[in-house]
Amino acid sequence: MPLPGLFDYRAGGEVRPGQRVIVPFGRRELVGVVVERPSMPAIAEEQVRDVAQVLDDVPPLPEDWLRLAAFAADYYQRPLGEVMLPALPGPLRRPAAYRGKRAGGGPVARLDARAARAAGGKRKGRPGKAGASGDGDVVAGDRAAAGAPGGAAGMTATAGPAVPGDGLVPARPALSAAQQAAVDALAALQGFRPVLLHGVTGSGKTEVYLHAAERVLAAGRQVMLLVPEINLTPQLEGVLRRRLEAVAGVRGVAVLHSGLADGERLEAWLRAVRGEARVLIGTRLALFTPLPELGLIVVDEEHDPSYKQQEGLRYSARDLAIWRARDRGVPVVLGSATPSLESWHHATAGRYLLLSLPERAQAGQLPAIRLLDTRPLRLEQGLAPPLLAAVEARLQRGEQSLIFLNRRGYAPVLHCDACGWVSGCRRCSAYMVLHRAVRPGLAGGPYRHELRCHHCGWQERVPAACPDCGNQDLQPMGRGTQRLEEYLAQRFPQARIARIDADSTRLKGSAQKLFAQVHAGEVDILVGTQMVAKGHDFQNLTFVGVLNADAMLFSHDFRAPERLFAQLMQVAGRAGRSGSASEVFVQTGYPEQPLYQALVRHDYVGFARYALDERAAAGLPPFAYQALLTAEAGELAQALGFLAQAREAAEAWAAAGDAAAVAAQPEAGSTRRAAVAPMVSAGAAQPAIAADMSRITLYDPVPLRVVRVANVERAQLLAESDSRPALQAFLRSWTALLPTLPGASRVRWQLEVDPLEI
DNA sequence: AGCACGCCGACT
DNA sequence: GTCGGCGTGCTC
Repeated sequence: MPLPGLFDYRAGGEVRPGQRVIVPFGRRELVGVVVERPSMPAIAEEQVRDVAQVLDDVPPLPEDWLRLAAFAADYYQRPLGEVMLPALPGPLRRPAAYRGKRAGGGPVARLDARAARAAGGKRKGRPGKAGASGDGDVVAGDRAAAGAPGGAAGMTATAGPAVPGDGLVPARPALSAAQQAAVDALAALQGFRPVLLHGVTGSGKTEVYLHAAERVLAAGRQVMLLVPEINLTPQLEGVLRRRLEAVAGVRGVAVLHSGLADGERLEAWLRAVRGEARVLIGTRLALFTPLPELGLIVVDEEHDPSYKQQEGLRYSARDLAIWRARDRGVPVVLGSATPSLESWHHATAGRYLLLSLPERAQAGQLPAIRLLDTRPLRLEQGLAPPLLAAVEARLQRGEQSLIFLNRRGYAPVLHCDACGWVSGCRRCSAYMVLHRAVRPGLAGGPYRHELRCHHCGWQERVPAACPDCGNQDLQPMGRGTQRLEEYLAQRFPQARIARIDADSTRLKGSAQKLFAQVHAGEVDILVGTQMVAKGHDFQNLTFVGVLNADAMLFSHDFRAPERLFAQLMQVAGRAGRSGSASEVFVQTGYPEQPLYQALVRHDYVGFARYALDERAAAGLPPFAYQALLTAEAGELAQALGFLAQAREAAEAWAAAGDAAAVAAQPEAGSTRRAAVAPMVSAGAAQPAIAADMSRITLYDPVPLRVVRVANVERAQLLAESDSRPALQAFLRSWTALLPTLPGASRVRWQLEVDPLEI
C-alpha cells in the first residue's frame, strides 16, 4: 500500500525476503512482498496477524530488485509499497487471482498452462533458460556460438554477416569509423560505467546499441533497452525486434510498456524474470523488471522528458537506470542527439565516458537550417512567404513537407473585438481552446467548433454571441494545427494534407495509420505537433517548417530553452533521411538568439556550453539539486498558508543550527558533526533534524502558473541545495514533519524530487 | 489507496 | 423514517 513504513506479520518456516505473500489487511486481503524478517515485531505481538498464503509461482524478487525499490522509495521520499506496487504486473498484485474456485493456481500457472497447450506437447514445458527456448534459437545459437568464444570481436567488426532467410532482417550496413570506434569503446568496458553516446540525428546510434547488445548477449547476459514511448515508435520496435531476435531468438526479445494488456505484460515480465527473454525493450516502467543476468542497460533518447513519471511516484527512469547499473556493476549507455544538460555536464566533467557520432551514417546530409526573421515580413495566416514558397517547390517536385506547430486545436482562444471578452474556462485559470467539433451535437455558433479546456477537459459549445456584450462576431485568436491545416488546404488545393496531433490520433491505431500514409507517399504536407518530431524516418521529406518556436523561448521554465533546442534538432532531423538535399526554415522574431544561432550550425556542443554557463551563473541544475513541494486546496490562501508553515518549520531548524541534529543523531561521529556546522544552543522544543540547513535554500511559496485547475488552487515551494546528500537529508526530516503541520489537513500536498518542470 | 464509521440533507 | 453526501481514521 502507498503507506509509510512496513507491516509485520507472523509466518512459519521458510518465508524469505523477495517472496510474495497473501496477508489480511483490515477487512481485505492483499498481496504483500516480504522485505525483511525482524526478530521482533514493531507492534504488540497479539496484534500481529498471520500470513494467509505464501506465493511461489514466480521466483522470489531478487535482492537487487529490493535494493532498487528501497533506494527509489528513499530517494523520492515515497512509501516502499508505492514503489513496489507499479513495479509488479497487475495480476501478481491481486489476491483474488489466487483465491476462490476459478483461480486454479493463479495467473502464472494459468499462463504456463496455456503456453503448454499452445506448444502442443512437442516441447514439454521445458523451462526456458539462457535463450534456450523458442524456434528462433537455431539462428540464435549459431550466431551466439560464432561470437562468443574469445569475446565478440569477430562479430562486431565491420559488417556482420547478413542473417539468411526471411528478408525481415535488414542487411547490415557497414559501420562508419565513428560507429566502429564507439562499438570498440563499449566492447572494452568492464563493470559499471556510464556512457553518453552523443550522435546527431541519423548518425546510427541504434546500430551502435545493437552491436553492444549482441556482444553482451553472446556473453550470455541480458540486455535492457529503454525507449521513451514505444507506442509512438512501432517502427523502432520492429527494427529492434527483428535484429535482436536474430541473436536472442524469437522468444528471446520481450517488450514491456503500459499499452499492454495485463496478461501480455505478465507474460513479458515472466520471460524476463525467468531468463527466457534475453533482451527487454521497454518504456520507463520496464526499468523495474527483475533481470537475473543483466549485462547492459541502454537508455535511448535519454534527454526525453517521458522518462520522468509525472504522477504517483515521480521517478526518473534514466536516473534510476544509472543507479541500477552501478548496483549491478554493468555499463549503462545513454544515447541522444541532444543530451540532457545533466548528462552532458557529467560527460564533459569526465564522470561519464563520452562517445560521439558527429556525422550521419547513411547518405543523408544534415539539412540546411535557415532562420526566417518574421519582423520585416508580412505573414499569411502566420506563414512567411519564403516558407510557403518552399512548400510550393516541394509540391512541384513531388517531395514532402512537414510543418511543425506545437499547438493543437483550431485557435488558442476566442475573443470579442468589441468588449475584450475572452473564452476563459469556468473551472480553471486558463483559456478555453477553440477546436473543430468532433461531436456534431456540440457544434453551435458561427464556426461549427467547440471550446475545450486543455487543463480540466471541460467542453462547451461556442457561444453564438459574446456573453458580455452580445457582439455576434467573435474572433479566433492565434492558430493551432487545425487552423493551419485548414489554411494550407485552401492555399494548396492540389496537395494532400495530413495532420498528426493528440486529437487526430486519439483513436487506437490512428497514429500508425497516419504515419503509414506519410511513409507510403500518400501525403504531400504533414502538419503536426511534437508527436511528429520523434523517431520517424520520412524518406521523401525534404522540407521542415517550424512555426511559433519563440513561444517556448520565453517560457518561465528554466529548462524551456533546453527542451526547445532538443525539439528543434529532433524535428529538423526528420528531413533529408534519404540523402537528397533538404531544408529547415524556422520562423522567429529573434534570429539573433544564441539558441537559434547554435541550431543553424547544428551545434549542440555550442548550445550546451552556452546553456550550462547560464545555469551555472544562475545556480540552477545541474549545479544545484531541487525538490518541489506542491499544495492544492479549494482556496489559494490555504495552499500558500501550508507552504508558509512548511518553510517556517524548516527555517526554525536552520535558526537552531545543528544542535538538534547532534541530539537526533547520536550514532554520527562527533568529529564529523563538529565539522559540519558550529554548535548553536537548541531551541526548547525544536524538532530534531539531521541535515545541514546552511546548505538548503527555501524560496517563497508561489501560485502555480495556471493557479486553478478544475476548481482546485495550487501553489508551490522550491527547495534547493548545492549538495544532493544535504538535500536528501533535509527532505527526510521535512517529509516526516509536513503531515504534522496544522495546515496539512486542509490541503493535498506532494513532494517532487528532481522536478523537470518548475 | 480502500473501506469503515459518522453525522447532516432530499426522497418514499 | 431511509438513502447517501464525503470528512476522518485505520489498516501489522
